[in-house]
Amino acid sequence: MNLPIPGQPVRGSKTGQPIMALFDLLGRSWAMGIIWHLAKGPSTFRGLQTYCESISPTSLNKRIKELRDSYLIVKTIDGYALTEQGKELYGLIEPLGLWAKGWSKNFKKQ
Amino acid sequence: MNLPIPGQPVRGSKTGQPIMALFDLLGRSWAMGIIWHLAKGPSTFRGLQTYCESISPTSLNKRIKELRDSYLIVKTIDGYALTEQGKELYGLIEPLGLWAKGWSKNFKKQ
DNA sequence: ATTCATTGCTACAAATTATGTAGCAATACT
DNA sequence: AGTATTGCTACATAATTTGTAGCAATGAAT
Repeated sequence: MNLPIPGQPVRGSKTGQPIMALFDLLGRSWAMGIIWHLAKGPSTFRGLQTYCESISPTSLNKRIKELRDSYLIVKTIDGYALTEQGKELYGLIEPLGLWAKGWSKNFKKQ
Repeated sequence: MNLPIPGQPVRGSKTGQPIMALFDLLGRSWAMGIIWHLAKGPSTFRGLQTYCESISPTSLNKRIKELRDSYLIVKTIDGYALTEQGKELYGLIEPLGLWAKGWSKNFKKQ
């Protein structure tokens, strides 16, 4: 499956409801991590590679293409950066950071 | 990689910061879809299978185990259901639904 | 002007993950 | 007793991701 396009069948949804297309896009490895990182400011390919630790350049490049084709990031003189829509989306996922800290306490027992 | 546990290395993060563990968990196929569906009410295994259309029982069962082990869903007499934490998380991802509808207009040109 | 470092990738094999289909034991219903 | 539904497991095939190597293009330093 290629780029998940709302309204067309996407990975796991024949109707391609927007939320399903978004889940398909964000569910791919490192997609949310890339957005999270770019929210702090533009970053080069190598910068993203360092941030994402173990991502392969193959995957990173694929992810970048998808996010660009989805209007969430663009290439600027300073590197890749979030678009206005990308920033909006970040605003929605940002609260997960704080929530995740609370959630992580469940596992502290081990 | 097995269950992503905050504080331990997860898929793509050696330090396992909570947000990274959460992204690993939610990034797996159908994880967010399952939460989205259970937010409407409890659902049986077969109910989830129908909702998720193309998911294989193998994947669904794996995802269910992970979400249970992560304290986000539980098995009840009525089927699988969100825990309080799962409901909290849903509250955070729910706004994505509306946003996705606006985002999808980008693609309408084709 | 030429080394040297950095950047933005591509190629490709190996490992991991997901799909698709079959099927089966355990309950519930008729 | 027979039939349907549920909650799975098994297993082969397909798709995705990782890990590593490497290379052309740009820029800085000598």
